Amino acid sequence: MKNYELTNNKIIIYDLSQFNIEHILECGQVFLYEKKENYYEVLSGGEMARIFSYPNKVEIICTNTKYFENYFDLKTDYNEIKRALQIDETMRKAVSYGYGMRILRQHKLETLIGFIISANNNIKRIQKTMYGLCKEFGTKINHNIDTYYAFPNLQQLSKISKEEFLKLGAGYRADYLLKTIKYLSENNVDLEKLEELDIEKLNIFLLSLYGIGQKVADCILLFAYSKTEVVPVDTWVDKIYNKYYGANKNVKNRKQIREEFLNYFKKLSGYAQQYLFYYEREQNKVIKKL
DNA sequence: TCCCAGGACTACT
DNA sequence: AGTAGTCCTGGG
Repeated sequence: MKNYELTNNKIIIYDLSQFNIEHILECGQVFLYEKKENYYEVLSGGEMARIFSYPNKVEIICTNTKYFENYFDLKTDYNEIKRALQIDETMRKAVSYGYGMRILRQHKLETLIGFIISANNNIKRIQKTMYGLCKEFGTKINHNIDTYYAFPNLQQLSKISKEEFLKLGAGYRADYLLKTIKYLSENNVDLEKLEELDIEKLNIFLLSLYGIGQKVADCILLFAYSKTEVVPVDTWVDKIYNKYYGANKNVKNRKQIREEFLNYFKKLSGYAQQYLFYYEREQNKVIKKL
């Protein structure tokens, strides 16, 4: 039996052991999504999808099935990845907990802007700013599913003033956004085309942009450029390393932690990091509630 | 009130 | 090369 199939306007997923929309969207890799009454809604690259979960299948009603087949990376077999990752007790727990998680293949510009805004920020506020950009500066799209606003393209972004970014809650990141958007737009940078570059070159380019440090660069590499061996080290991954993997090791800074994870999980480091991140953060939420 | 919430930049040593 | 101080802002 097939894991999933595409029809005209929807994708039907049968193998729920490697697709859980809550795990996918709530694991911290994406901002343009909303939890509705009985479905999740996702915006990406001018397209829109609504994901309905049922006991034995998931239906994705969307504006473009091919786009979302790629977005959700449906051709990749996660059962294989999960098997290979369960090399210690912590990973077994993390994978078991977030069994339906997948690393998305997101729109490059949206991801870049989103993670610049994410610096020292929380998800709720990042989403407020991102959706505000859509509503106020994006193209209105009338589709028979519904009407919605796409995330603004580079040209639309380049017309936004500092005051407007501030009004949307970007705070001190408004200057980062202005400078980086100005650079990309004036130099006609096509972020999609940069996919051909190798990790090192792409990393150097991203770090050269204002408002992008190593952690944000890693997020863009992993979530938009599908460089799945990359490990973004934020405060959570820092904690995770020291809690589960750092015993008797004299590793303190994040660059070293990044290398330690890469040495340990090899090509699957990015996936490992995401299962661990999601697991630890959700455990922490549970603890806080008690 | 203080201090964080999924960091980056600048200005130092 | 490595590290402290500063940067919006809403919520506990």
